[in-house]
Amino acid sequence: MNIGKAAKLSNLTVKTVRYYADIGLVSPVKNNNTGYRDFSEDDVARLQFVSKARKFNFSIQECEELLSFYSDKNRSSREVKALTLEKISEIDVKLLELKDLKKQLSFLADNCKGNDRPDCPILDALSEC
Amino acid sequence: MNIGKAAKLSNLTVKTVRYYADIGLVSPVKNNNTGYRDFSEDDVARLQFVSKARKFNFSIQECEELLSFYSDKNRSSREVKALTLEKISEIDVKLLELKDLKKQLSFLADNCKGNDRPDCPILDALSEC
DNA sequence: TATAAACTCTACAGCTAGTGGAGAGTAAAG
DNA sequence: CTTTACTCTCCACTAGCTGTAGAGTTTATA
Repeated sequence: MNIGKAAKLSNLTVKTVRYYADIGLVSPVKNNNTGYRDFSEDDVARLQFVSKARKFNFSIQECEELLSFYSDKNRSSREVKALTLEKISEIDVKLLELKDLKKQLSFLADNCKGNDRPDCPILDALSEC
Repeated sequence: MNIGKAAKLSNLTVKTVRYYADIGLVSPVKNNNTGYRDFSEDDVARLQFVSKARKFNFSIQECEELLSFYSDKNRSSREVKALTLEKISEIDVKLLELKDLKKQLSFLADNCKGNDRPDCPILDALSEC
């Protein structure tokens, strides 16, 4: 099938699918006359897989890893779980950072009157060393 | 002072300071003979300001905005507070997204045995449409 | 004083994960 | 037969830097 259909089926833009083909995540056959890419069912399955994995915050590189697990019917579930747990702990770190950030910014905002006067504890905090 | 000292005082790398100078966040005077940049106290203050604001998740563009507020002694605190509150709500959105992501990934990981067998509900979830 | 180490410069490429646009060719519908 | 929709390549751009090469400058040491 053409790229438009493959994109629609995998919930990606045509641009993105072309990009994924360029970096080798999928390898559609190229028509010698038209240059059009021809996507197989398997290509689409891989695109759908990546589409979903990206939504789960896996990087492209991790998607490649997961895809190789996916293709290998003899792989153990151990590695996949390890990668997932790693991703979860990354998310945990990010959550902590963001919570701390929010706390600090909220404290600053709470102490700023937000009126017409120039005095502003937010800028004070940013400028103090 | 030279870039190395300015970098140290503002807790940034030399590379980053040079980059900030390139994009106009600071404007150190250039020595005509050596080409060395000469940073004033004010330059360093601006660098420290940006360094801190970046840690608070403000984008470079927002840093520019904050810097212009910072330089303008007559500005009201209203705008600064507005920008900060906006940043906080951005963080809130991000927090929700990440929490949801974590929940989904945790669910998948919990259901994956992570052993030597090939069956893996994580890959199953990624491949199902 | 000579030399070595530490510092600085410019310029370019690369990173992530795509997105936007130009210009041209192809396919399908009216 | 023309219009519209689709596809192609290629290049540039996004954010916020970082890495590297090759060259010049300053400071410390032998």
